[in-house]
Amino acid sequence: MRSGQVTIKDIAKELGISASTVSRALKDHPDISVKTKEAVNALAKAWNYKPNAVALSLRSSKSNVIGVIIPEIVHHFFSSVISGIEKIAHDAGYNVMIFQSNESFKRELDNAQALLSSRVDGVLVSMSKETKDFDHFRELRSNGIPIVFFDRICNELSSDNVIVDDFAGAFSAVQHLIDTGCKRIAHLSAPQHMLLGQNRQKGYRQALVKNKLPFVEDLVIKCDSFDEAIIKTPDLLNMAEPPDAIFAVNEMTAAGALSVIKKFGLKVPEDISIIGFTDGLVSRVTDPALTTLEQHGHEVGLKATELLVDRIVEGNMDYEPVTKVVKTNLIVRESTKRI
Amino acid sequence: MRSGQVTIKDIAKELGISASTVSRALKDHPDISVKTKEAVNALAKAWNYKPNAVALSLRSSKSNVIGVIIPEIVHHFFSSVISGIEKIAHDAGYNVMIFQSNESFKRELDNAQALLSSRVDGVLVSMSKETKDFDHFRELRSNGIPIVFFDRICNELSSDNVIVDDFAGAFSAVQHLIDTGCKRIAHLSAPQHMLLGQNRQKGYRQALVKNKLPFVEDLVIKCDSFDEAIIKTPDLLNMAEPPDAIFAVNEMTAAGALSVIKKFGLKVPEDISIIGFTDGLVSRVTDPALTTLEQHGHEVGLKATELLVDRIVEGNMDYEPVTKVVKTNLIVRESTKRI
DNA sequence: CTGAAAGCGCTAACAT
DNA sequence: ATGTTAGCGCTTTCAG
Repeated sequence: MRSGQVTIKDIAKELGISASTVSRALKDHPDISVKTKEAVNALAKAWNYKPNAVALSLRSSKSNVIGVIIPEIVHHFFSSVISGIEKIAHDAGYNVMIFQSNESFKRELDNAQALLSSRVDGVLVSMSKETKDFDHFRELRSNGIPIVFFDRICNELSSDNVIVDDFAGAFSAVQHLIDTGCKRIAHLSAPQHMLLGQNRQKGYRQALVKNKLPFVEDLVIKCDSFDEAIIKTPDLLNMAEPPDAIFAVNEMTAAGALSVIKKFGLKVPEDISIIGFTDGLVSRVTDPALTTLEQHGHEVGLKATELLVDRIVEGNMDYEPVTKVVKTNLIVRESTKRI
Repeated sequence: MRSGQVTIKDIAKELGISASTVSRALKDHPDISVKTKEAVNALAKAWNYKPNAVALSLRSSKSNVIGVIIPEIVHHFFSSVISGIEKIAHDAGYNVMIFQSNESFKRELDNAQALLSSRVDGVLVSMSKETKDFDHFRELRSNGIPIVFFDRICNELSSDNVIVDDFAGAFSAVQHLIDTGCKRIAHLSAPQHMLLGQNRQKGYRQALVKNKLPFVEDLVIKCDSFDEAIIKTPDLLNMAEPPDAIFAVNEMTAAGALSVIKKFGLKVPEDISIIGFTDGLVSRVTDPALTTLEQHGHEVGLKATELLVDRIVEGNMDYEPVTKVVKTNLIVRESTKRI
């Protein structure tokens, strides 16, 4: 057999017809005779002909590729998002190219250049923590490549966004704690330079205010990992007036707090209730299983990609940016009291 | 400005020279005068020229893209692997295209076709659980596309593989159980058509043999997910002579078994010890924390991609297949007894 | 030192 | 109903 893959030319030569006839036969063009079509299709099948997507891209200036820049792949939320992206993209006939920024701005720049070179049809981005300059995104746009940001967005750039409703989620979590009788609720929070951290803390405060509970400075601690929770939770429990509930910014932090609380001989949820943002596998397997806020990463991926595909199909870069919000929902398990 | 991105032609026209001169100038070809080079480079920079990777691919029949087919992205092990893949690929100048099979054979076929169409330079595959036919992989290879399989490999296909040392890992896990006094060890196993499943079971048996413990058919159950463990563990515990240890094929299965065992009022590890393959977040947060085998997904990704890039660069499809093994290591936590 | 031409695989306008 | 031609962006002989 010939080296490399079969081309239309190969088929044309074998059948003694022209390449364009083969091309048309393959697309079931009405002009082509049934006989020719049959011959072409048979040979294409026998020889395992696969259209060369590269040639198609070059010709049509459409790569059918969506690029994704993501801070980190090894992360339940982000991998869920990718999974959603991959699904919609695939269904719409797009392939997905993945780039990890590893939270590095420089790397993100590189990725944007690669995306430009690859002539992707559209880009999905969750920004790195370091990113404070957005020219690389503007450059993509000025080259006719639509972008949809998700989760880590920036509001300097008027762009399409898909975000999780952090405020409402945090609010409902804290409301649930209050509804089940908690009065001194601690918050293990994310760094406040991230919008996500701000919004979750705002939701927490708002719920306290609404229920006429005091906001106690000492009950809010920057703490957003399992290991950090192991270190910092004891301080909370050793307070003169310890909390009767903890709202943690993610599930691993909640799991860390839970483990410390149990080591202290306290019962969950009888003595202390716990809720974590972000529902992953972890919350199902702790003992007791954690009440959490489901973050619907998959849905974020779906929504962002649907929006992006729409933008690509429109083909008009003069659109009015849209921000879509994906709701969270509370999953009540065993780490909070029953009403 | 012109619509779409800047091309060599645009630059040539502006400068009143030919496209080939621009091309040569851009690559610092010795024939070109310094003056011309400077002019070209200056304009290229000013206009933000980016070589069109699609055109390059078409011309060179090299896409600089590596395709990855993976059963599921939302999975600690697999996302770790992808992260490793992305790192090496990026360093070697390749982009990464991701395809999820969702454990579906049909989907895997689709993915292979897409890979073929995209003319990727090489492919990394971890097979779906359903896959028992390998023609789609053979087709990739016969089209000159090297493949490296990782983790979920098959030995019907003589191919490059990067695997976790399932046998040795399983052996050491069971040996650890025996060393800590267990004598009736059950095995919650993966399907046996997967090499991974076979090897883990072989390691289990070998450890029994080596320690002169009987192999009991009824103690080996096909069970490889949290939910399945919830259903099947009770059968184990209800046996006339229940096991005193469980070796589970992955951590979620171990977590499921643990949860059932606790519901039965049994103590871990006093009554029953548990070890799970695959160390992820889950094993750290169960109560007691699970003793596990660390699987080094990132390293699997690195090794597999290094190998693949070598194969691509060699450009010769007549190579002698290699199987690389990434060692596991036992992480002793609280679900097994102390020696 | 530079340009013209051909070709990578495919399609579509324009012939016949 | 089919063939010819041109061109997507780029590189690379081959000719000046």
